[in-house]
Amino acid sequence: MSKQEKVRLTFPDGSVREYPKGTTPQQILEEMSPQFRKKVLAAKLNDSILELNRPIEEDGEFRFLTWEDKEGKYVFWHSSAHLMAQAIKRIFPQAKLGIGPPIEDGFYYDIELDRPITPEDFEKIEKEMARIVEEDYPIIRKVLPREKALEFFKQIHEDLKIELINDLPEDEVITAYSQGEFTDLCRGPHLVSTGKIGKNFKLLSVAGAYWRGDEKNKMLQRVYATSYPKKKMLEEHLHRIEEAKKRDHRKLGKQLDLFSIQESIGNGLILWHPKGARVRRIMEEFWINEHYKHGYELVYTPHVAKLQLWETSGHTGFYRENMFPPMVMDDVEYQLKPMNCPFHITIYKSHLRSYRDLPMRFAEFGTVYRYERSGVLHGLMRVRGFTQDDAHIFCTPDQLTDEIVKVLDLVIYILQTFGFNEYDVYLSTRPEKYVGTLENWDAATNALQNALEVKGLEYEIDPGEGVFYGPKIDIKIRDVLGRSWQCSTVQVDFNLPERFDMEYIGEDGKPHRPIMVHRALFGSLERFFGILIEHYAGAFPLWLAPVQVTLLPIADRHHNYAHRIYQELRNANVRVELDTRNEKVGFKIREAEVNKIPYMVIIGDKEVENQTLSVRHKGEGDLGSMTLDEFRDRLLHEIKLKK
RNA sequence: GCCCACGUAGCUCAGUCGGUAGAGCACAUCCUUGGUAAGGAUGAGGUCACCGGUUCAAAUCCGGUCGUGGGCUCCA
Repeated sequence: MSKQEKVRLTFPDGSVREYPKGTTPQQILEEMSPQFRKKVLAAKLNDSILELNRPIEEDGEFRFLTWEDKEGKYVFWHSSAHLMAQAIKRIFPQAKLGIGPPIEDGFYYDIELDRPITPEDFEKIEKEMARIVEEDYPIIRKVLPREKALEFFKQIHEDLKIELINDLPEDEVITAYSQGEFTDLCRGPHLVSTGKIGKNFKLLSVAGAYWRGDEKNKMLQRVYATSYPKKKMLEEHLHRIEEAKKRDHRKLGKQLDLFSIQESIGNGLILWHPKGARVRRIMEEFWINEHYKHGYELVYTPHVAKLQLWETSGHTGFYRENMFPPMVMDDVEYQLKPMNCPFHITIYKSHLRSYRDLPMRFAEFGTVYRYERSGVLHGLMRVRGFTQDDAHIFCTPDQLTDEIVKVLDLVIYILQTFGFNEYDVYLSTRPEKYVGTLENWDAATNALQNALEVKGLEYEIDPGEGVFYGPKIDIKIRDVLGRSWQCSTVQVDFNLPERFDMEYIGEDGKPHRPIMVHRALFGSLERFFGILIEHYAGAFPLWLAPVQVTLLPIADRHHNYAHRIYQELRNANVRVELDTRNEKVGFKIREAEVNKIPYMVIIGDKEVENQTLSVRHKGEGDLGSMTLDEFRDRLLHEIKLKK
C-alpha cells in the first residue's frame, strides 16, 4: 500500500493541519460550526481563490472566504453575473456574451444583442434568474485545451469569447464553468451551485459600453445588477441608492436655488445663483485668509492669452484635445486658458529673482475652460468652465520636500474644516505622453514620495496617471456615504521652468533653475461645492449656510421689533432674512425647514413684550427663549467653531 | 464623441387609440393677523426643447438638431 500523499495547510489562527491530497475545502468545512458553514462562499489557498469543491493539491496558507472578504463578495457577484447571463441567454438565445465581472457594488455583463435590452425586460430576466436558482444546478469547472475551447465556443457562436481566448497568453490554463445548459469561458472561481446565490438580486440599469473599453470597437449593452446573500442587505443597498439620489447636488441645487446650468448659456457652464454664490464667497474668504497665513500671495490673471504662450508651455502639444479652439484677433491667435500656470510663471519672470525670494507662492482663483466631451459632463462635478483654487510654488531643490509637506498640511487642515476626515492618497507617475527628461521625472516623483513618507501618509501608486508635465499626489476625499471624490492635487514640475527658461540667482551669484509645484486644494470650486452639497445633503453647517437665520414674525404688529433684530444681526455679520409675508407661523417654519435654514426665530407678543427671541433650530426643534445678546453670542461662537 | 432612455407651466409631474393642454406647488390679487412643518378664495401663466416630414388633423407617429440622464475605468 502506497502511503497517501498529504497537504499541509496553515489556518488563519496559526494552526497547521494535514489532509489527504485532493481534499476539498468543502470537506474541511465539515469540521466547522454550522453557522460558519452557512456563511462560507469560497476558500483561499495562498494567493489563489478556490471554489469549495476544488481539490487541494498543494501546501500553503488556507482560509475560508465569506461575505466579509472582498474576494468572497467577488465570487458571489461573479457567480451572480453568470446567473444573469444564463437567464439572458434563455430569453434571448441570439445574445452573445462579452465579459461579466464583479464590480464595487455588484456586477455587470456585457451583451451583444440585436435589440435593446430595456428596464421592462428586467423583470423577465429576474424571474428567469430565480428559476435557475431554484433549479440549483451544480457549477462545474472544466479545464479545456485551447483547441477544444475554441471549437466549443465556435459551436455555440460565442464570437466574443473566441476573441478573448485568442488573446490569452500561450501558457494560460483555459477554464470554463457550466451550470445546466449554460457554459461560460471564465477563470472563476464560483460558488458550488446556482442555488447558493439565492434570490436577493436586482437588475439596476443598462448602458452602452465599448467592447474591451475601446471606442473603436462595437458597442455592447452592459447590464448592471447587484446581489446579496441576505434580503436585508439588498434592501439596504437599494436604500443607499435612494439616499444618494436624494442628495444629488443637481436636484438639491435646483431645490435650494444654489446654481443652474442652462441650455441658453451652454452645457458645462455654471450659473451661481445668489445662495450658491454666498457659499462660494465663504469658501473663498476662508481660503484666502488661510493662504495669507501660510505665506501665499494672491494674483489675478486674464482668461485668454496668445496661443504662443501655450506653445511655449507645451499645452498645444499635449493638451490640445482638452482646449477650446483658438480665436483670432488682429491676425493673432488667442486661447481661452485651460490652466493658470503660464501666467504665474510670467509673473515670476517679470523680475530677476534671488534665492532670497524663494520660495514664492502665487495663489489665484483661476477660472479655466476645458473642452470636455459632451457625454462626460455631469452637474457641477465635470464641467467646461470652472475655477481652480490654484497656486504655484517656485522654490529651490533644497526647499522642495519641505514645501510639499507644507502643502499636504494645508490640504488636510482645509479638508477637515469642511467636514472631510477620510481620504485616499494616490501617487500618480509618468504617463505615456510627457514632456521633460526621465531624470527630472524621477527627481519629481522622489520628492513627492519623500513628502508622503515624512507625513507618514498611506498611499497607493497610480502608474501612468500623472500630468504631462509632472507626477502628482492626488487626495480623494470620502463623503458621508463613503463615496470617493478627487479634489486636491499636488504636482511637481521641473519641465515648465525649463520651457519658460525660469531663473533665480543663487548664493554663488550664478543663475539656477527653480522648481515649480502646482497645487489645488478644493480642486475646482464647482466640484467641491457639488461634493459639499451632497456631503451635507444641502443642510450646510452654520458657518457655510447661505442663510443662517430667518426671522418669523407672527403678525404685522411684530414687524417693527423684527426689523430691529434683523438689523442687529446684520451688523454682527450674520446672514439673516426676515419673512414678513402674510402667512401663518407654521407655514413659515415649514418653508424654513425645507430650505434647510439652521436657525428660525419666532417673534410674537411675548417676545416683543419681554424683549426676547424664541429660537428654533432646524432638526433640534424649539430651543426656548433667549435675549438677542445670548442668541448672537451663540451664533458667533458656533460660526467660529466652523462645525 | 458613442449606446440607450428622456425633454409638457418657474418646479414636480399627468395627458388613453393622433382630434388641438391638465394637476399640485410656486407666483399675483383679495379675505384671514394666525405661536413652532402646508388657512381660504380668485387669477395669471404653455409655439408641448427646436427644425422638418407623414396626416383632414401631431404633445402623441417618423427623421434630424440641441439639451438632460445612465454608462463607455474594473477585461474570461
